Amino acid sequence: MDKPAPQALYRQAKDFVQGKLVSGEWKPGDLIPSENRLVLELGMSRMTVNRALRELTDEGRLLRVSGVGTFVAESKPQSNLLHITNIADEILARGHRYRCQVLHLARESASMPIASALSLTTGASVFHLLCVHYEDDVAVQLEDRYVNPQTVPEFLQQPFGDQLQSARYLLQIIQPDEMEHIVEASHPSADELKHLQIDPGEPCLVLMRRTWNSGRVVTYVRLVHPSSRYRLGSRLPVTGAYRDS
Amino acid sequence: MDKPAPQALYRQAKDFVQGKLVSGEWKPGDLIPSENRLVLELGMSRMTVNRALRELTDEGRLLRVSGVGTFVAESKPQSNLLHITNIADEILARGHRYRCQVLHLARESASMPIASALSLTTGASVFHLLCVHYEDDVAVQLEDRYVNPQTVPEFLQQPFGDQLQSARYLLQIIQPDEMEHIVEASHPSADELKHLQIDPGEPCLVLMRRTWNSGRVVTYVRLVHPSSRYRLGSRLPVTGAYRDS
DNA sequence: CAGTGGTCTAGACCACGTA
DNA sequence: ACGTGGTCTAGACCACTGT
Repeated sequence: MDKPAPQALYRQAKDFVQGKLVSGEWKPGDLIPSENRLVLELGMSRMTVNRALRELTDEGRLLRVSGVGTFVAESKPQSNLLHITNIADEILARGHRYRCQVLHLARESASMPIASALSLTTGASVFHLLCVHYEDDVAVQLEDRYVNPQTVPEFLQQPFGDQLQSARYLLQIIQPDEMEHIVEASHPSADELKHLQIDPGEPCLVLMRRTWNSGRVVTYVRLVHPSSRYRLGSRLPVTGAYRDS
Repeated sequence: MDKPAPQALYRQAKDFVQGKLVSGEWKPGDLIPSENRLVLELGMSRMTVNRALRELTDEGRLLRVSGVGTFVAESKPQSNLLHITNIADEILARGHRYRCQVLHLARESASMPIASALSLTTGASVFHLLCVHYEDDVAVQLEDRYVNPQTVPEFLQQPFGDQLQSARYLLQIIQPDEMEHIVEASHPSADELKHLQIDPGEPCLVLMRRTWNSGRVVTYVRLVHPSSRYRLGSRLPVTGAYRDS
């Protein structure tokens, strides 16, 4: 029958539903078509549609009631609080001088951990950007970014520097529909020490971020900050009640 | 063709694998049996086994490499940044043993920084809790919490310990309507070193959180985690488009 | 009762990595 | 060539809900 899809079928089903959600055609509380209806509309088997709807439910976008139907979940709790900040804007907003030094920008072969982070095969071609962000000539962030060439093929040609930041460029090209943040404290490597011009022994705050679009990883970035020069914070209203424990 | 299972089959498959993981029979890095082997061992169809393994992979417990096999993931504990998590639940969910040691629980006079954090006057009466949370007898979090007596007057009378965590108690009493998170990397103080039983020089990830209810600060807590034993993370759908910049 | 989601099966084709 | 995971199908049975 049907086999070769550029994207998995269940992915296409997810994208179809997500499209209805983001376009507002299906609003929170709405009853959406049943599995069998979607099977007819999309021409897939029920198991495939079921997987798509189940995953969207696990992600909190849908609410399913057995024997009744599938509904659009109510407004997501705290979503864009950890928004993707552009460090240049932060620095300029503080009234300081911003500067960016690009150390490396090239196409590379993905090592195992990088391939894993981007959900690509080891050795696949990836774009790699390494740069340092300065606030009044003090290094505050080392950016070590990998980009999936399938999603942003023009990345290498961009004139990154003081005027164009990679985060801003990527946001203009690709709207992420999912993101992941991981924060940890660590001792910087020798190279990181040198690039950030800090003393050995100073701990660093490391923020790792991945963003997705249509199920594909767009970019994986590791942001290293000297702890004496940077903190990460958010303050936000709590919309809904806390569920579960 | 009949399967009157008290639990879903894919659930049983997940439990089977998780049992091997928590018992230590399958250790991080190990190659576990292939789908087809598990099909034979458990007497289920491949789709069912596949779902179990896929969900465990999504949960970060397994690592699958197409064409190679399924491996036990290296476990790096990771908690959600955006929710007020109860560390006891996190630890139990990982299938580990939880223990809590209360070091200090008393009414105190607020020092300047504490009064400032709670929006009280210096010298005002506050509740102070200091405790250490253990995962399998390894200290993973030092909790240094101050509570506003005006919002939670019964705090001191609670039997905090292995069975009752301060975070759970507070959530039951007061629904926060706003919260603030600040994350930084730092070197632990001498006391913190001792309580967490870590080597000098190991950086710590410090999460400071304040919660509000009706405009009043409910609690201010400083959570210190050895970087080798804890990370913070979140993964979530992105609802709207990114504006800003 | 008919419709819903929840689950399960026995096969199948594919791309990939290893030998 | 072979085994691996990744996906897909066309059916099926179930518990549940509403009419």
